[in-house]
Amino acid sequence: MGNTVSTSVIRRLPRYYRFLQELMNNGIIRISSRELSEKMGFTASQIRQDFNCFGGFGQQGYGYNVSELHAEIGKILGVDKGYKTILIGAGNLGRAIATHMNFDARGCKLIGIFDVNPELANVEVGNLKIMHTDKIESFCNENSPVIAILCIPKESAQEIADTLVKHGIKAFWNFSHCDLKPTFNDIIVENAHLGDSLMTMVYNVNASSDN
Amino acid sequence: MGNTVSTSVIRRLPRYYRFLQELMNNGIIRISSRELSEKMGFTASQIRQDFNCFGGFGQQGYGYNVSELHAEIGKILGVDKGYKTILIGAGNLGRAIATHMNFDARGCKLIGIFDVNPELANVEVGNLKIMHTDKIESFCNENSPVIAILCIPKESAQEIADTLVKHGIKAFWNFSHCDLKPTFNDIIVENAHLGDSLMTMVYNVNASSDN
DNA sequence: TTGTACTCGTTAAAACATTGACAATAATCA
DNA sequence: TGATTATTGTCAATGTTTTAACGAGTACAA
Repeated sequence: MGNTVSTSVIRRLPRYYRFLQELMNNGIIRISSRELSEKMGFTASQIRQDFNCFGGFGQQGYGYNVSELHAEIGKILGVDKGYKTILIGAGNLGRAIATHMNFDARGCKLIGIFDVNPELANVEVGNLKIMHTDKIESFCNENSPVIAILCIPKESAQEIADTLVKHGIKAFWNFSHCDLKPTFNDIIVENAHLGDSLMTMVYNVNASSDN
Repeated sequence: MGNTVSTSVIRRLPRYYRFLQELMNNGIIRISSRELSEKMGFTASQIRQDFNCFGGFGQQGYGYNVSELHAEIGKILGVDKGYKTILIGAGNLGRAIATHMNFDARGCKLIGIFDVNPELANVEVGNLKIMHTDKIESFCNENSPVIAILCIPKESAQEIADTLVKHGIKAFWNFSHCDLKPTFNDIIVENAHLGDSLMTMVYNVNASSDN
């Protein structure tokens, strides 16, 4: 470690993790970089180089032990960290995220859901009751969440983010259609700009049709 | 055109589009690459080079006309194409996507929603009624959708994708936690792997805390 | 036990992406 | 009108990522 690993590599790790899980489920014990490359569509060279950023998990003439590699990548990703997480905005998307993600398996623990609409207060989502946004600050003071998921309109996103940073939030998973400008620059922002993703796809459809 | 533009550039276009929209809403008429770079956090050089992939939209000593540039990028992205789109899987996530995305403004037109659960048949989502997945094939034959959004469990994703390709679907927006292997390789797949995104963020939180 | 086939980790090369520099040109102001 | 300032488009340099090549070590079969 010590040496920082490039973003491109990091973004591939969850994908490796997924494929290795799949292999484990199918009872496969060992795999070579070449076999994995065929399954995943990367080059074998890239796979070896990626894994090697974190140390030599493989063995010449053998390949990689699937479950060992899976465990190692899980450890690197921090899937057992259980970071306390809150979700702001319990509209359609917020509720979907709250119920659809397997937070526990991904290093998070969802401990609070908030919405500005008073009518939603006490409505259950998963096994949590929605709280009014008024309660965010006191909740943070008591429970010290680390991650916040923003599923709110872009108009209010920046303001709420600033408040949350003041109360100790270290990272945002941002579904709002805007780019946050964190006041302090050690804050982590992971954008899930679904609109951008959709538009990229439309571009590609369009580009493929006019040759 | 003609010359293919790199993926990195394409993925930035929706972001430019968003920022330019914002500027328009604020009544700003012109902007230089330097000003835009300060707002967006790219370098001015990159912005000029990006725009220039598609032709010279700017003018020396002046900069870019905001609404003209916005329109040009919109045209490049194909926001007016209205590609017929269907959504498979009307669970929490599917319903959120159906109602939360502004498809019309992004080059898509949502014309059908399907779910395997018969109890959901005829339930309204947005202004569409959920149909049973049995009806997908006949619906495709009648309406010729181009894009399919997959919000279904990974177990059934590949099978449904294959069926859809046979019925003329050209592109997938894939929310299933798996990587599709399209039988034909001119099919476009845009993955929205939310789980991967979350795990990347957790990695970063973890990495930032152990210095 | 020996030889062959396999596969890793690593180094070097190639491809790709970003940034910096600057000539050319337009806008602006005296 | 002419001088000054601003800003683009583009080319070259730099930096980053991916791919290829290969020595060294392991597994496995004869």
